[in-house]
Amino acid sequence: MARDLLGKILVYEGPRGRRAARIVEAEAYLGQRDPASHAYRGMTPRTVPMFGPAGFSYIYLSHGLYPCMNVVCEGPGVAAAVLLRGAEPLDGIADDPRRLAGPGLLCLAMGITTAQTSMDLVRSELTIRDAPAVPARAVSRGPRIGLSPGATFAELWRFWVTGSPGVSRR
DNA sequence: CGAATGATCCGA
DNA sequence: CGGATCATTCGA
Repeated sequence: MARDLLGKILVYEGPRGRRAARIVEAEAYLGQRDPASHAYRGMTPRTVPMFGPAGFSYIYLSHGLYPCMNVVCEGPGVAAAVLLRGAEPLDGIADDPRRLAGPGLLCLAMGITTAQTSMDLVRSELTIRDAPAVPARAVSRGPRIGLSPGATFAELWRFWVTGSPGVSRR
């Protein structure tokens, strides 16, 4: 669930050291029944991680420039994932609080690339760590962003921490 | 093989 | 709005 990722800590121990950020915006994709999901047309070499076990990363390149990171949810065979859309810098990142506001910027600032796709998010250099849950009154929700018309559902599957500078701008 | 297209972002 | 910039996907 995208809502449950809010407040958790994303840590990447890459070649340029340890970088950490607090997730403040996330968006859910329901897999094969969701026209907006990369898994909609079945499994391809790129989307293999989405069909694997939960707790792994699925990272793809957007517009030839921006890596975007998803967390695979559900179990093997169910290609559900959550796109990380925004975070607040904690460690190892220049202190502009808006540096990670957007799925592409988030990965660029963290140093995450498509090479980090299909990684175990519990035990690898790319991890998500537990943190106190964000209280319900601090969470907003709305429709998903950036999808071609008709490819989206009416459901409000985008969640964010109200007022955080790490939330992507519209 | 070639062409179209993005779960983006920035600057004007 | 358009440009950057390229992996992925689809059609021939």
